[in-house]
Amino acid sequence: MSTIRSIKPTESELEILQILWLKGLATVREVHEGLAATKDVGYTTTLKLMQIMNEKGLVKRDDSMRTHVYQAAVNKEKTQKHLLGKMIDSLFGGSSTQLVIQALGEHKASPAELEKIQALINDLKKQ
Amino acid sequence: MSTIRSIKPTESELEILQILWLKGLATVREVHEGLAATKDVGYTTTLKLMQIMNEKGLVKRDDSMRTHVYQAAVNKEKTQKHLLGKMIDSLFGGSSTQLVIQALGEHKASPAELEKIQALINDLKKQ
DNA sequence: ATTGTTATACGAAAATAATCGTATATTCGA
DNA sequence: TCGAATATACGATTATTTTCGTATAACAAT
Repeated sequence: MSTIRSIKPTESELEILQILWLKGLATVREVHEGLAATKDVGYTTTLKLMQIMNEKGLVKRDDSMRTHVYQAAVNKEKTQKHLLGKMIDSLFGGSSTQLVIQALGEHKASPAELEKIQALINDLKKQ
Repeated sequence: MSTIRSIKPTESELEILQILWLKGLATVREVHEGLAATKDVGYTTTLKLMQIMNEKGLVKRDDSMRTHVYQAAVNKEKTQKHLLGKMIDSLFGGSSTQLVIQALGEHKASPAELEKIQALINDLKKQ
């Protein structure tokens, strides 16, 4: 474990992290184009957000070039787990099972995916 | 489907909804005591939040008495599903399976709960 | 070289969320 | 009845998040 710093990206920051996790490295323009695909936002807004994220340590950047290159500085899985945990607490009374049931019930998983989950459960039961 | 209104309670509002979902009916004081058990917050803050929630339609209240009685006006499961869906989209690239795997992997479920999930999966597979 | 395009920096407004103080009314005991 | 306790209303402050304008530098193309 490195830092205890509570990873708590805002909604917008999360959108940016999504893109960075996907692309690995990206410039502000690239990220911005990713965002602009879904929502209406100005370039400098994206820039500013990424600068703030840099200050917060959510992203790292290489500014040795005129066009800076960014990458996520927080681990995707860790962040997912963290936010998931928060949701389990705040929405499902601390029961991850409740969350799983809801998730499976509503958002259809393919048979193959169900198999995968079953395998995981079997593993867990063995312990 | 009734309203298209996007159910999007804030973090604090969610905490209050939690309590209301649990209690069914509750006064501001009761809710506030529930909140105060975990965090440090003033009574009027809770009151104000609940008033705002009332305006937004997140809660209903009976104000025929001096002490108003509140209840949730949004359905628990619907709200959970809604926010879960958002999280699946914004954090798990749309894959509910990924979310389930993370949830099971990290937040330990009891054997009994695992059984429950297995049963659910078996049901789903039959369809 | 000049001009249009593309960068970053940065201040600050706008929007949203959370917090609380104060006023006022009602109720409850002593 | 009088004072303490308890309610709601509501304005206003504070904090946080999001948005963008403007300044300025670097670059590219003519």
